[in-house]
Amino acid sequence: MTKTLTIIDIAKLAGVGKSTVSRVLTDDPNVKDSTRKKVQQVIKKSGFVPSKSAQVLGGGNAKVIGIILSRLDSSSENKVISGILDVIYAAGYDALIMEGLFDVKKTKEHLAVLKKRNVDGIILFGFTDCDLTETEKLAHKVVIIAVDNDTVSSVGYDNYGIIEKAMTHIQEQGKQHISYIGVDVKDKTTGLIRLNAYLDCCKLAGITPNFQTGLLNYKSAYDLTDMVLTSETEAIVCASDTLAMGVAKRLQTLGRNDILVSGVGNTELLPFVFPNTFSIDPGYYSVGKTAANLLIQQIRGDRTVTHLTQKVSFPN
Amino acid sequence: MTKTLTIIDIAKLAGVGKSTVSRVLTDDPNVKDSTRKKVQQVIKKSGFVPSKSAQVLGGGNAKVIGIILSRLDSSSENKVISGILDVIYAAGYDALIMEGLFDVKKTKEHLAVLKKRNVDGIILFGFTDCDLTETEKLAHKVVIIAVDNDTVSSVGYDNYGIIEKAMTHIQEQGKQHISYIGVDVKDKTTGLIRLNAYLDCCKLAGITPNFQTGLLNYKSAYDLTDMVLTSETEAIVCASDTLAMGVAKRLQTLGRNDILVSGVGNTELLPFVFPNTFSIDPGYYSVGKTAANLLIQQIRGDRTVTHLTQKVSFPN
DNA sequence: CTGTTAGCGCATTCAG
DNA sequence: CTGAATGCGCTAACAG
Repeated sequence: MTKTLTIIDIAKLAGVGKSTVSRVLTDDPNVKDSTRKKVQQVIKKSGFVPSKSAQVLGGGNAKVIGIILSRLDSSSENKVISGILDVIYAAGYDALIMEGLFDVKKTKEHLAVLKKRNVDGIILFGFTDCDLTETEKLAHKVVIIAVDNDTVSSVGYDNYGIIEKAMTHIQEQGKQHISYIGVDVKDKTTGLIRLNAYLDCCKLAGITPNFQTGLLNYKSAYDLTDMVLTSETEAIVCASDTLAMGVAKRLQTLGRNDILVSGVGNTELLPFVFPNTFSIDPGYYSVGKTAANLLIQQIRGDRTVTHLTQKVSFPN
Repeated sequence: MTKTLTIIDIAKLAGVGKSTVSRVLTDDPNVKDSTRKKVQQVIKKSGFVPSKSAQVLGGGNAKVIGIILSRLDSSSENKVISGILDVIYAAGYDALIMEGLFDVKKTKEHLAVLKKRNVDGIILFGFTDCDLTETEKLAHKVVIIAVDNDTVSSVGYDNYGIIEKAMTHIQEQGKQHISYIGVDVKDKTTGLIRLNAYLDCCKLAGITPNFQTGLLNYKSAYDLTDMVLTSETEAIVCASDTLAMGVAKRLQTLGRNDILVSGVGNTELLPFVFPNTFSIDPGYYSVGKTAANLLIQQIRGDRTVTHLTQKVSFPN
């Protein structure tokens, strides 16, 4: 265990004062180029790595962004995270990722931990019943994804527009008998808003609504399919790709391959497995980038609480 | 911006010395119960949160474990991570997660960052060409997943046993004409070892091998399917569920629904979409838990460099 | 059991 | 441009 080096060690090795070393570490311009070079040499040769904790304590900032997501194995959240990571790494931040599992209490604990660690900012994936009061104190250090709130910045999906787009696309193909499979309306965004979008589109187009809502898994969608199916059905719009997968499977089993199925999420697998499907991209990756950029701007004070909605992109 | 509180503040509020506060923070038993209660009261009321950086610098440990994975959107890695998180959270650690993207340079950078942050330990998801020399210096603070190495602990999958199990299961059903779709043997574990397992099983059972290797995506598997298909083919073993998905799709298109397809990963979606398939579970979640436990034991000095292999569990 | 005293490793004034 | 001094918030001996 080679004793851990400090700036003092490399200051001696480089024949300079410790503050000069600190300066090159912080990219302070007030250092003669030759001196800087020399110090950097020593740092590299000695394999010295400054202690982040000391830097933070000394006055610098942690350069850490905490991310509280719902589930690591959610493909949509994964895409968002990728966007976030791309942005924050580029800006020199690291990510402290925590899994909230849709649990209010656990999420609250995570927030406390992040606070204790002096993170520079927090990105929180909202969920139904998510308690945001805790975050309000952190004000400009937080960005919420997928849930609106007045006091904290947020980046949301255009839940309404997503379904609207799917409906439009289907109607453009001359189809009029369009059913819908969604999730429980207790879920405001994926549930209620998307269902309302479907209903509004129906009214506007003179379509008689035919829908069911259930859980967010393909089994549920599979089971609900028959309930929205008539001999005339030409298409079924689903609130997510997972649901679309279940619906398409059921239709395949029934031999109703004529029915067009749409999902949300832009999962590659869906159209690969089931030809007569398409998926709307809510722009997950973009949401991640947007959220991260927003947060960084807020941290720097360049921007205050803002609410953004991601534009819907059409399937590839 | 209410000025950030310190232990001194709450020491005054509680009418005790700062070290007493520190003691209750560190669960030091040498504090009178009444005093402890009082201090805890004040801490709660004031909403005080101790600075992790200061704690680390002061001598405590960071209680952070760095995790460098390949891709956040890999479902197998996700399962492993879940296992890791369950264990380390329970042990009071937090996770600093980074994405290596199979890039040696990026991975090296991540390692440097983790070092700088004084993490207590690191879990690294190995990949082909992964350079482990950097990690060797960290010795007992590292656990590698999926790649063997003498100087650093590792937890690996039983790549050989996984395929062996699939082959056995298929043969037990009386099938003799078994083909194989895998990935390039440049990938030691998923590629070479699994292919060798297939070949060995064939030799043992007197089966004439019929295989192809390609990329790790369903399109590749889809395209390769025809090349291992004969009129007699009864089953196709695949090196992963992704490949199995491609193969099963191709077979469906060809109307060869009689052929049994096996994958690796225990993805729920596979058997849901394609009935005549099954999947071997390499024990991802368990690997995560094992790796995390191993690392924590090493951190505490309870254990030294160890190499473990996950036992294969049969599909649900 | 509890208060006092040192640092931990670094950033940041403030003088030179 | 650079070195010396001060303090960040906390833990860990050290005395009482």
